[in-house]
Amino acid sequence: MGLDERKRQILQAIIEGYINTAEPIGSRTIAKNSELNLSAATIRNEMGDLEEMGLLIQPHTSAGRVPSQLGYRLYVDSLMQKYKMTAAEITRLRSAMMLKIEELDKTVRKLSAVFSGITNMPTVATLPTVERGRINSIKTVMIDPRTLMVIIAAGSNILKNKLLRLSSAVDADFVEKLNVILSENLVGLTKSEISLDNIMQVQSAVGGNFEILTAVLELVHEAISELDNSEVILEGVTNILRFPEYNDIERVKELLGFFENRENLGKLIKANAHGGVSVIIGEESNIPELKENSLVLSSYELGDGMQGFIGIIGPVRMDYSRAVSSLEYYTKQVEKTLRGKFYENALRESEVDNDGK
Amino acid sequence: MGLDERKRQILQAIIEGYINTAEPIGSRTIAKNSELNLSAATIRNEMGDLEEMGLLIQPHTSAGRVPSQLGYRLYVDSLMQKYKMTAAEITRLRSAMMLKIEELDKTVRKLSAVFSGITNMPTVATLPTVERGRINSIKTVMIDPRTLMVIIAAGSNILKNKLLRLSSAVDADFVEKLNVILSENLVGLTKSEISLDNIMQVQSAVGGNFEILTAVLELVHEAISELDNSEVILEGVTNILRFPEYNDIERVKELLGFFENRENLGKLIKANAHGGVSVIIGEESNIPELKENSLVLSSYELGDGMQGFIGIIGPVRMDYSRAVSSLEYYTKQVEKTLRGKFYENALRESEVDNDGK
DNA sequence: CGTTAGCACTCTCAACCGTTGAGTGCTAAC
DNA sequence: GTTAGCACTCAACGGTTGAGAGTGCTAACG
Repeated sequence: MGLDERKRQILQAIIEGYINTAEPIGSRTIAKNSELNLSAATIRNEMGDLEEMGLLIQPHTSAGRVPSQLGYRLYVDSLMQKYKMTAAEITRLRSAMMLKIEELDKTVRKLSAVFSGITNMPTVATLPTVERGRINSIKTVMIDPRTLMVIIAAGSNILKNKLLRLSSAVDADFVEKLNVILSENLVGLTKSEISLDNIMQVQSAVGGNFEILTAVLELVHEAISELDNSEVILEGVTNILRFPEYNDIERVKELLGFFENRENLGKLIKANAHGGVSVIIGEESNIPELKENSLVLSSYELGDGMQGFIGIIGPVRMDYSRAVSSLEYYTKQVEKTLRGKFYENALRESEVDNDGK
Repeated sequence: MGLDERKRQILQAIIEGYINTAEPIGSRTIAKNSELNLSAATIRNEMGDLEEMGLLIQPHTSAGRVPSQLGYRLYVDSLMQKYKMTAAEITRLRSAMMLKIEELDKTVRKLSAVFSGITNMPTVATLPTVERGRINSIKTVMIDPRTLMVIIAAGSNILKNKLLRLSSAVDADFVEKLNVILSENLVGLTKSEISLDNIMQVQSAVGGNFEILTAVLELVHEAISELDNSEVILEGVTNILRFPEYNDIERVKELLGFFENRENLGKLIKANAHGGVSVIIGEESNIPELKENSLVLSSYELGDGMQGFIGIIGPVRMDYSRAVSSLEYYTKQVEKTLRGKFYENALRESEVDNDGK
């Protein structure tokens, strides 16, 4: 009993119908609304076969059919047609992305919020790791004699700043000296290349005032580590309430509980991401709390090995076609934005770049 | 029919019982669990009186009594006893407040998250307005030849930074010159004192390169305005799911919908805040979406007229005693934190200051 | 005269039906 | 191979019923 063209068409119709209505689909519905001119009885026979093959499930005898996880998998892998974003959607997304330049974490947060607003789905994102990204610039600025700000730029547009309150005052000369030495010793290095050696070098170069120096270096280290720890950003969680599957408060609590611990999400992303867009359906994640939820995940690359992730989370019955297409398109836009091209355009308030696709 | 001591005691018992159990309280429950040695029948008579006075409501004939909004009001104003925070709570709060120094918005966000975590309630907060706060320092830093960061410090510890991508490169000399001029012309002023005059002065002082200068000044203006626009921060919203009154998804959606528009919240806060802690019960807010929710609000003062707000949102049946006390204590801590005392202690990793109370 | 025991009354809630309707699987005819 | 017809199943809906909680009222008590 193979999966001939007709079976595939029927399966697709059922899955898409179910995605749209959230109601089990019966044979009559398919008979009426599809191009195949078949009677309900014939469809029923085929549906029986599809169920035997494990692609459909019958919630109970007198209900229609619902896709199984296997069914969704097949749909995503080979049935699903690419959703074509409408001009309106593209416009909306592009104009929403005309952001001011900001530090990385704020930018990624806003980008996630924008995407969540457009897809009406909860969105996860991680900051790009800078494992192999080089420190472009490192600066210390005196806010007042007892407060310093350390600003680190890595890769392109990856910025991080930290504040430091000192227990004793410093002067401008000291800060300038510090800046020169920090630049000389740390700029051009990747995170992993910063070793105890460099640090000792800086210490001996500055000489004296160990207390402040130690604090500054600690902060630098912290900032660099944070650049790398790929903090997980979650936006638009309450969008899940739009889905009828979350009319049960317990399910909402379960999912929200899982979200509470961001590390879980981080692990999930790391475990499941590979190049391009991945779709993780229900139990495929091997996480009990997510067994009725799916994740569509995409990585964005900023060159130099810097990589982050963006994803959409929703019920297993989500519009995968739309999710995958939006995410693909969006990922490209994010790459451009974070690589800096975008900012300049935004600054000039001209049209967002048009060369894509 | 006045409100004698006995009636007050009964009312208090009913309200506190209801706050704890979320179930209407019957006469027998009060008769058993309170110190007044009265029979259920007597309590019933009193309850009848209290209902007539508009302080209690009977959901239906065979249910117990539930406080009316008026009842809660009376409770908050004159019945409620101050909740004494336990040593454990204080310790937890204090240790959670050992934050690193950061920009203001991040700090306030974290402080809100901490408080929300401790109270298990959604928390709102606004950044302090700097209407009358003076600009302490203003600096432009060159990240790379085409990227500038503008850092503004106002009041004590009120920091804001902005990034600017330039369409043409600048050099260190230009930046230095810019810094001197910005400092000379803007430091020491309050926001309202910055006029077109100052700006023109700066422009003519720098001379030439209008394009960059305009962009920088725009950014400065933006940063200062943002310092003043009292952005509303909302943390721990999903805590409302702990309350049985939000077992109805529709209510959750309604409240979340209201939260979506932060301006609403901002207006609400402005309209209802006065010195100290205010309690806004249900319909008192005059906002339809909040008619079944209450808000406990407190202002924190940073001196120089700088003022922000922190508040707790929850169902009308919330533990006002606890909310008010926690908020009072917390507000004091926040004031210390934002005034900077706290940071130094945190930096030294010594015990958080002990002189409070 | 305030307090209390007793009792009839009211109303919600949960459990327990039939009934209805959607959808199926099977059979027999085309 | 396809389809019409039909008996069957099962969730969902609505009405009924009984239990339980709590009340208000009345009459008795100290």
